[in-house]
Amino acid sequence: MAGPRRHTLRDIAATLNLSVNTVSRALSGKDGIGERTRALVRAEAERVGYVPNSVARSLVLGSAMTFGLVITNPSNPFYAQLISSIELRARNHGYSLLLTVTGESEEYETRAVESLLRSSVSGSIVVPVQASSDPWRRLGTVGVPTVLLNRDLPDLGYRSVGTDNELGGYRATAHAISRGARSIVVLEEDLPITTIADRIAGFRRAMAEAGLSVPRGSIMRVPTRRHEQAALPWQPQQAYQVAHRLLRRTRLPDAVVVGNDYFALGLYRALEEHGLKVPDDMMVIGFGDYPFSAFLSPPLTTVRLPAEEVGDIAVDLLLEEISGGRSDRPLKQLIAPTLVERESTNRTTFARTLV
Amino acid sequence: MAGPRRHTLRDIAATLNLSVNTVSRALSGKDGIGERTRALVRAEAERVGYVPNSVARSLVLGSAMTFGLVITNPSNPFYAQLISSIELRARNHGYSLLLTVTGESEEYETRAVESLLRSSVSGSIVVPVQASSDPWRRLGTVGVPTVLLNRDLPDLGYRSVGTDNELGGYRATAHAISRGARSIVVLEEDLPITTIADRIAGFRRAMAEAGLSVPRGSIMRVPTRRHEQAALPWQPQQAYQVAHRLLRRTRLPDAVVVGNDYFALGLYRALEEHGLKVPDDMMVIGFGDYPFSAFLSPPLTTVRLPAEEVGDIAVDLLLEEISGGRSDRPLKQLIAPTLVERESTNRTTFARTLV
DNA sequence: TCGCTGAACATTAACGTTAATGTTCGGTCG
DNA sequence: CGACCGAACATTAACGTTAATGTTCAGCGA
Repeated sequence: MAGPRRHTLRDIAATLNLSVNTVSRALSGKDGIGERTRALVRAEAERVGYVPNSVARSLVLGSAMTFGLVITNPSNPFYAQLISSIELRARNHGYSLLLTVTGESEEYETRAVESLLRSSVSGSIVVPVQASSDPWRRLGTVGVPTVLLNRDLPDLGYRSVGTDNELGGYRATAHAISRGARSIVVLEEDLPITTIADRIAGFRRAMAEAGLSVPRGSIMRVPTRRHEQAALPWQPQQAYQVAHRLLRRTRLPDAVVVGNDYFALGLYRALEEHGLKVPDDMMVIGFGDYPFSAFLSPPLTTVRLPAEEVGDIAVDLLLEEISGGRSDRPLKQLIAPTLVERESTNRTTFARTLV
Repeated sequence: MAGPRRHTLRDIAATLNLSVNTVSRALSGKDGIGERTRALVRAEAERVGYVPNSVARSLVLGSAMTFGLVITNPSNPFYAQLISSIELRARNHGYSLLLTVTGESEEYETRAVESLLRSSVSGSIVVPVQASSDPWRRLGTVGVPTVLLNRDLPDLGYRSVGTDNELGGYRATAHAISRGARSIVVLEEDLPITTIADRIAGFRRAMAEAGLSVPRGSIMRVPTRRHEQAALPWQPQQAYQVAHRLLRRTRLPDAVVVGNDYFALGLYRALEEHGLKVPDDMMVIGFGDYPFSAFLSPPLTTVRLPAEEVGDIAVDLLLEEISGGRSDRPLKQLIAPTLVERESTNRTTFARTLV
């Protein structure tokens, strides 16, 4: 497949007896070029199939017209959607996307920063692993505009977009309460990220407002796997095991609020094996509204994150940061998630909880 | 966030009173540099936080150490896994990943080729939209090594990796037959790609071998959406509607083989609404073994595609093509998918079909 | 002691593009 | 009619790196 050498501006200039600069200006539509010459150049470029070398272009312009996108795990449907929407909008603005997958690994994250710096990306959109903000501080030091996605690192002062997880946790919990739940358990991943802490805070606020207590054991943690296994369906599996521990309790909660819809899958399975029905024996509220969630049996009530909106805003924030223009838009944006009510909280009998 | 100018080799050379070339050689570990000087250079580079500019490096070396990855839809769990595994292996070989999402659009595909050429990628891994092979022919003409992923374009003669879809279709169908199915319907997307044609061919082969007829209406098509909607859960929804058409028939099939596990979701829902049980009233065989499939009710029997293996092979093929070395490995590789037997084909009664 | 050798560095060129500055020359205006 | 202007092009420099080629000079053998 080793083809012929690529044609350059110099080749075209040589065959037309013009200077390289004239050819460059002719093709890029700058003025100071005669119409006749411009047409000639364009025709010749077309004829030889000239493609500008954007590496050389990047070098002289100092910008690679490339965004670095650092994502933890594309197999998370939310991130998959983010990738799509960010890629689309970035491309519409003339930027390419350099993708890095960290798999929640701090080591890969550190390497990703190095790689972004080397590549002279024009900016980067990043889901930090978030154990430490140090790796990302370097980007700011060297002047690479950076937008934090879905997880913030407040001490860096970077722009960020994300979901209002506190509100999401609140709405999920409040909804369960409105449907008659009095004792509620939360199933969350055991990552040290604000995302999860915020959701739990929202849960506690809703419980407090309803005057409900949050006894020990109300927050259950699902172990995380990292690196290579990131793509495997470990999340439902792990949640399934944790759910079994929950279901062995003597007093079962009226509802379980889970950290993502994969957990709901594992929970559904465990409940089925215990002969328990959703929602009558236990209500389930998911998080994420994954593509399958509306089609589960019963369809899952869940908190929807507007991935497309978040992705678009991420790109817009980055473009603003690059252009240096201040905007009326706040530096930190929290998008309010919406609750999608489906059958998994549509309780018809209140046997145990309400007398 | 506009930081200080990046340090270059020249800066280091100036402060140490050395030539740029010496600094370059010292840092890249080439010989002809005194140990004392090398240590000095390294220390200074460390001190100022020197990061090599890989754009300049790419320009002089003629290679950007970057792979272009062109994917139709990251929200397809199979492609999501491919992205992860390809990114990991590419990075382990020192390559970055330039991601493009086509959303099954020929227009975006054509633009993607242009973008790859501009970026001087070292090679590309591509899931073609596959209406035409023309866009990709250009890559070969200009000498960009290209590996086709999951869908082949045989007339191009490029290396390719993919699933043996014929075998997958065959195994799914043969399995259903072995479980007592005599009349089987196939639900496939209406894309004009060989992937799907191959699966249907496998289906027909299995039916023929069992001496079963394939009456009209045995192959049902699920409409495709493109572009922006690629990320939305349209697949289960569309399959749900097609399934309703199927279930209105007077004579229902014993089993339905679907083109991907999302379709199984829609089918499950339709069946439930019609009061039909899986597998006793109808068996369902999926394709893809998506993360949720083992946790459906009942768990879905499905054909598993080894995404990680396919991704690794894609990178290996590309590396071979780049190094120009012939290998013992065949240019076209078809990985055999495996059938994962679960409850959706575990029929215990054969009420209607077998007397 | 002289010339040769090779280690250690310097200098120059090159990658392909864009930006800044020169040059030419036909036309125009005073 | 000559100076001037500006259109149309050419020339030069620059981006930051690597590769090819020069230069210096200490050490060595004859």
